[in-house]
Amino acid sequence: MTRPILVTSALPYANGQPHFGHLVGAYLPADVFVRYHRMIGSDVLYICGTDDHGVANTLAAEKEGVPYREFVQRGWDVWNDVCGQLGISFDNFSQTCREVPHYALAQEFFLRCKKSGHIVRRDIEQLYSPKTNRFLADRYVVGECYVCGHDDARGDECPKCGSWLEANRLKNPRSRTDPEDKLELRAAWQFELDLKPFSEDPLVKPWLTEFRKGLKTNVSKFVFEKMIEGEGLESRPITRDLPWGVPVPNVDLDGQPIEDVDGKVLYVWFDAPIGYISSTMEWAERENKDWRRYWIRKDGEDGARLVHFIGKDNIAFHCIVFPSMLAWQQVDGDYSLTGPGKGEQYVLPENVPANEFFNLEGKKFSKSDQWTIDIGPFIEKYGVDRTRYYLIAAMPETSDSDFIWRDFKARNDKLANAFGNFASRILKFVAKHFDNRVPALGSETLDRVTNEVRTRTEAMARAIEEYRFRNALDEFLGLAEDGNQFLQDTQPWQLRKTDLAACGAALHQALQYLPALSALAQPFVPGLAASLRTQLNLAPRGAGPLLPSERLAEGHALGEASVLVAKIPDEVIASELEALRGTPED
RNA sequence: GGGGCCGUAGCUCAAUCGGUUAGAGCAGCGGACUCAUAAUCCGUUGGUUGCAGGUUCAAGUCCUGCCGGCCCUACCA
Repeated sequence: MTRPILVTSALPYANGQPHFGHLVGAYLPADVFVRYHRMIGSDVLYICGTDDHGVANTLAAEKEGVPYREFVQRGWDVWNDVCGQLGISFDNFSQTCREVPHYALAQEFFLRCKKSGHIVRRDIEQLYSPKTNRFLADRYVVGECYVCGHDDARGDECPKCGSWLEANRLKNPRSRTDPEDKLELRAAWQFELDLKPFSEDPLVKPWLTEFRKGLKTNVSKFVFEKMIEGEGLESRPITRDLPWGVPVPNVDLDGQPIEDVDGKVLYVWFDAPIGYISSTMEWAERENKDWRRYWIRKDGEDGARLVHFIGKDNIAFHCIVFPSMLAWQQVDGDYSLTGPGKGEQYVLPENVPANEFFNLEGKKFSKSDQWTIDIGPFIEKYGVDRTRYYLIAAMPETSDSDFIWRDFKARNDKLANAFGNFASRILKFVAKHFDNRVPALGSETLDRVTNEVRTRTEAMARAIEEYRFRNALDEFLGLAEDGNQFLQDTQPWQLRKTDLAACGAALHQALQYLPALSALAQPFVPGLAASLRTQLNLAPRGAGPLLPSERLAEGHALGEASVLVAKIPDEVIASELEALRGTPED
């Protein structure tokens, strides 16, 4: 039996504005992976949701005078719309602010980590804002640099002298969002998750060895050479004093009180990834399925394949922190709990395909500098499939890459010419000269098309399994190029004048590329795949093995041919660039 | 401060452990063809691999220094 597959995309921050960088980094590749697996009949589940807690959300909500819950709901709506527009096919898109099932599960995670001895209490000093009645994170603090005296140093770094600062040592500290808000240093304490034993933990070590082998080099260098073997792991705070978040429970697993936790909530990076699980539980409840199938494995069994798609900034959480939390859910004793019981444990990730960053014409996307592309209008204008096609083709898989308007046109036109026009030239030919029905194959064979389809399909499958989506996309387009080459070699437009049966036989073969192309297109450009099937008068493709491919039988009545992919005029690109730069091009 | 990445054809990018004459696509140029969305197919121009050294039988690849661009540093993909 094949293993179930659980795919997640990084939980977007409810406060964040989605742009192409997010989509191309963590959502689109996951969606391609998931659509591919659905197509071949894998048991795959795709889970996401918004990350609703944390200081940035509370500050933004307060600034607008909106209740927290309402504020993050708006964020959810935005992300849900954008992902929907781009055809990101989540099985469930939840929120970490939902008390059922998220809060209870997050609290259970805390209690189990505590019970298994990985949570410690630590006294700290932190900058406190009397005006807003809370402790502020370093990045919300500004003050006078204690190295160079610059008065506008940030809590983490001085922009003037470049020194690496400790926020607590800043002189004259104040809130970044409100200069009148003078901060004071106050004693506090928080719970911390002690990550020191992580890499040597007997539950973790065997997994870690395997995990390392599958990671892209940029990911494994960061996790292993820098963090585990380099700096070493420390304990990190997992609670904060905030009015918005999952409350730290005040009774432990054994019914003993946990002192002084009023006003404390679980901190974002402890709380957020649990959202992957609670979102799965929510899905299971709705669909009457079993969430444990994807998250829990019995000792000695493989369990599901867990794959986290993220941007590169999220590597530490998904490769170290969340796995440690999952592993440290093991507790002895008889408790009535949701997670793994005796002889069970949570699955640990098989891979964390982290993409690099995606910029716009060489510079970082920035809404405030107007250096951006509005996703909604863009997709309305160019269509979801053409958007997806380009973003996949330009995806920052191995290094940072760019959205480049001229490249968008070039890629789009290539797709229109090699793929769209290929379907069009055959279908119109058959409509004109063969009554729009699949001609007879005669004594010819389908060996050539069958072999080419197999080669391309296998290469595409391999690339997707290795998270090389750009290469996978090339195989799809490559099959269309094979088809064009076939026509060039057989020249049915010549045969028509001399030998109509031979002409029909050639077209019969050429037509067979099209159902295969609709299959290869499906993970990347599902709308185009469907349109092509309509033009072929084929029912939507169900799940099933990629091979053997479908065949258009002799006499099959085809649908009506029309332009699948339109080209983009130069003037359109010129005006987009002008709008972006604010000046006409040189 | 610490760590990492990148620099290859006009443009976007490849090149497994160091191993043949550094490859594709786009653009350009020349040709063939006419079924098709001026498309497709064939051919072709174009490189001192950022600079300077070093190691090696052999360097785009490894080492040192420099120049230029970018990112991470655990709370803004």
